[in-house]
Amino acid sequence: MTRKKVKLAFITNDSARKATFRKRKKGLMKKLSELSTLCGIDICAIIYSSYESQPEVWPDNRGIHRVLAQFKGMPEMEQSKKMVNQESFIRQRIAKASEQLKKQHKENREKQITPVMYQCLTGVGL
Amino acid sequence: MTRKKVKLAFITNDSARKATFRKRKKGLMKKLSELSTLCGIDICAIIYSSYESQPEVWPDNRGIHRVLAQFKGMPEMEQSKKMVNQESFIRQRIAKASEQLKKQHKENREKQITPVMYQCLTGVGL
DNA sequence: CTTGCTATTTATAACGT
DNA sequence: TACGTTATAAATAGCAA
Repeated sequence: MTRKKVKLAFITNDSARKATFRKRKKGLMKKLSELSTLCGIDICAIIYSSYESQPEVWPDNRGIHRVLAQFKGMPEMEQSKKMVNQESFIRQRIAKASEQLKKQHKENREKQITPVMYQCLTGVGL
Repeated sequence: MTRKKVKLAFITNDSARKATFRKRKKGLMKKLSELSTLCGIDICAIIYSSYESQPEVWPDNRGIHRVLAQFKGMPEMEQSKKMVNQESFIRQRIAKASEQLKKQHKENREKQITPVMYQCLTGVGL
């Protein structure tokens, strides 16, 4: 059997590219999960491909909702509660602006960078 | 030599955990790069750990700046230019709110989810 | 197009320095 | 504590159905 050594370049064959995408995406998700568990850290990953109309994210919805529920149900002092509320308020503003950005971007599909990526970038001061 | 089969749980030993983090982060970055190149897609990943004061991102600064420069230098009609400008404006608002959120979060370190993650989540409508 | 199967390549845990 | 080595575990390219 012939088993090539992975030519690190864009796969021009459509079906082969998609197959590789599905396999490697699965592997990547597993790696993300393992790193997060083993080292106890927060990771966020977003994949924006033409294979899915919506960006694919990690953690998945279930994981995200679990974290959010935990956050909401967390016992807290008044002060921290206040801080949480302020954070919620700011998050709402971000979400609102994100909606606008997403809407705006609908007319602008051919651009090579997505609103989601913009948020990631601006989120870390880039 | 004894080579364990990876116990998928938090590594309690500090130095061992950090060593694993460094190795696996390197591997993860490589996987991200390969998937992006092979399949021609946009990926964004953010790692928020206690090992670095700033979140670590992929692509790195060089890659991000290259993409942004490409975006800025892109020839465009008036209408798309206008849309870009509007996007820039919204992005500024997001960045500004992000700063506030980050500042607010400084007093709230023990929470299990970070401002950056919040942005990622709200960015995809979660 | 998707799933299962291995031959190979790649990642990495445990050590040694 | 960080870096190099190597045995073993894990990921995956190419095929078959």
